[in-house]
Amino acid sequence: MEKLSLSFYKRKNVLQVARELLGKVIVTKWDNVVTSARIVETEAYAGITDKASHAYGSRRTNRNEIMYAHGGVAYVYLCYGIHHLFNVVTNAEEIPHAILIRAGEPVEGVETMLKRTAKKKWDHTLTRGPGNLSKALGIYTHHSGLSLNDGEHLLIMDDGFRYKRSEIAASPRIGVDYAGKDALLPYRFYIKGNPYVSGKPK
DNA sequence: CGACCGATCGTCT
DNA sequence: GACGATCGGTCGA
Repeated sequence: MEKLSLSFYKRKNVLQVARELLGKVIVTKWDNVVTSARIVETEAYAGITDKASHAYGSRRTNRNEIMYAHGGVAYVYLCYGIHHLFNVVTNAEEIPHAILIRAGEPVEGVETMLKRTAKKKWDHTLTRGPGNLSKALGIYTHHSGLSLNDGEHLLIMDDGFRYKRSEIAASPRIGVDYAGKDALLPYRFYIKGNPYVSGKPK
């Protein structure tokens, strides 16, 4: 069980990093309360040429400024006024690549997750979808900019677990119809048949 | 099932 | 002033 190195995040191929994040474990520790989840669904956002990305056309605003940091920090933003979506920034400084973590399966702290999400029972909706996952892990927009490599509050760990290549599938990204042709790119990666994966099963 | 809708607010035009 | 990288509920077939 070791945290991912900075060099893991700083690599240039955001698609490869998005694939490799599958099976890794996000750990949060707020006020000494630990929750964690194994990643089963990710989406890559490939910077200034990707119409679906917040950084398309080199767009640079207060909200997305952190995307231009070096790989290995968190980019969290508010979606629909309700959901706090957690992204991992990748690549070098000034290259705004990011990976949206869309779903995980709970590993540790299910009781805490149930409390945070106000759910009564542990089922696959607990950490299914980016909004639910962030809520269960207690990740909010004010955590944007946190390093995933320093400190102990927000980490991604490698515990040696590996999904087989045959268990991983790719598809177009969800909810990015506005991106025209780029909406069709197979930049979403997920574990086939995993009940925590969002979207319609196929 | 699928289609639709309301919630809710920071961000950008 | 319009609109989301969403979610969960409702309604009708």
